[in-house]
Amino acid sequence: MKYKILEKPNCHEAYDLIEEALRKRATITIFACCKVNYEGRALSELDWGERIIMIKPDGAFLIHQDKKVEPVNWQPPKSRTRQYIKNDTLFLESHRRTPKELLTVEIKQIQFITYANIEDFEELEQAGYEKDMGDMIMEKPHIIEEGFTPTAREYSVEHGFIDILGKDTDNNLMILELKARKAGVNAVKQLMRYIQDLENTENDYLREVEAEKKKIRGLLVAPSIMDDALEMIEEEGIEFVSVKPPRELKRDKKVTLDFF
Amino acid sequence: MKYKILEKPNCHEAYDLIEEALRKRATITIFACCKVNYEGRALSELDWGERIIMIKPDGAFLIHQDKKVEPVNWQPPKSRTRQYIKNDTLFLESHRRTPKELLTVEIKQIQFITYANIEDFEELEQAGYEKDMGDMIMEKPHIIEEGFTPTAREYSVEHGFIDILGKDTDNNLMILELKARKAGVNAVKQLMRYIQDLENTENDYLREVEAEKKKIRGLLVAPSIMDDALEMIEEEGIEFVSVKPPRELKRDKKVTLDFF
DNA sequence: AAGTCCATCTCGTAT
DNA sequence: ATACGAGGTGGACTT
Repeated sequence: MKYKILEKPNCHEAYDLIEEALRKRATITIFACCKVNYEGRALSELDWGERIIMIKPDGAFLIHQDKKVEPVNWQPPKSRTRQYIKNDTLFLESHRRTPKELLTVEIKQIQFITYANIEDFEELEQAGYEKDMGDMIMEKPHIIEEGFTPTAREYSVEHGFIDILGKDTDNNLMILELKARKAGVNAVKQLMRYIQDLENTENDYLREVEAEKKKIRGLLVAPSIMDDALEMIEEEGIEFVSVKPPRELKRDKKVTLDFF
Repeated sequence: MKYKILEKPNCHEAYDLIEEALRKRATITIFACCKVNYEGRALSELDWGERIIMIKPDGAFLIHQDKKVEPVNWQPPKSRTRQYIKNDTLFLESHRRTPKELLTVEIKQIQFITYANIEDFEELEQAGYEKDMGDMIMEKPHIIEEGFTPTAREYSVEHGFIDILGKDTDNNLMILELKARKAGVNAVKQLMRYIQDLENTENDYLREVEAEKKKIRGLLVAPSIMDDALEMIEEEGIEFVSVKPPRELKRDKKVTLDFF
């Protein structure tokens, strides 16, 4: 990591360093008293105060106050940063094309600026949410019940996508709605809409199902369920299956495979 | 802004500086090669790479890669930061109680650490989104149409909240669904659900409306509308009214008032 | 503490 | 480019 630090620069020194950093596609941090205006999807103004400004090589532009996780103002990747000096004051601008958005930072007093060429080639490995549950169920359908056979994933219907479609040992159609966290009434309502959508659909397989007098089974799959949602599924003849999202990173999985 | 910068510290020097910064409730930034593990609502792992770690006095803990607006890992305000050294390596931990979440950062090589006591007493003034539209319409109902009278805001129904409820000069019931941005089919569907909800509701006013053979008018209020949504409202007998969210900050409003 | 909903949501992905 | 939905959504507000 190559870096440079400049303390208490005047606006011209700061300008030169920022120019150099932008040219080198480095990540810049500026600790300064500033005033911020944003105009674009909304309109905002932030009066004078000390903040941390971060400009990343992908064009992302963040202004952080000394609280919260989220920046108080920002501009997304691919935004264009430019700077200029007017009346001995440094201005930073970050500009986005579509939608048109402009962030303007007026900088009164800089405590210090740093820039660094960050080397990072890793991406986050993550587990524990809906997609992982779906992957796991497609790989090990018996988690749902013995003999369950998935036939489609992300199956498009009127009101959205059915997470997993399949059939049981008696060839009944099964609709699975997955939730990575505790399921509420909204999840049940969503599942009911999907069931209705399927019932209203003209479809060869469904006609076959109907001809054979098979059922359509709705299954809510989640680690747990709220009381009101449980009441509702009992009323509606829907089933609940408790499945926890897998707590296993792909990296770990590979290790397991290598082990054999 | 009081600040301190420490370049290329060993892990003990870094430990001492961070301890000092935490005690002084300063905002810390660390430029270092690190490895990150998170376990809580999900599970994640980020292998060795250079990142910027930011710890704020409110307990927020951010790890930024050199791209994206969002941190790759984080912990929300009120999280507790602690550090320790094991095998000559510095570890940072950020811990949250409810839900239980733990972020662990193993730090290999620190380029530099800074801490600063940031003074910022300003809050963001913002305008241009849904709430502002609602405020504006409640204040100046004629924006919707001449004679429109709002009767309720955030009116609770089965599927959510009706943004604004009111009546026209003929005492017809009006349901307004507001969108601060271009309205799509989802907005139309939402409005249709609300209309159905109201039709299904037992309500004195509604019975009165019915007795007088009044209509229920659904209005989609947004700056603009997508083509498919426009088709749908024509089919469904819903109306579209073009209203832009107000581009006026409270500060500006005050200035205008002082002006007179 | 838990639920609800907006957001300059961001970000990925499919069309 | 646009549309669509998930997210460790975050954050403000209500109950």
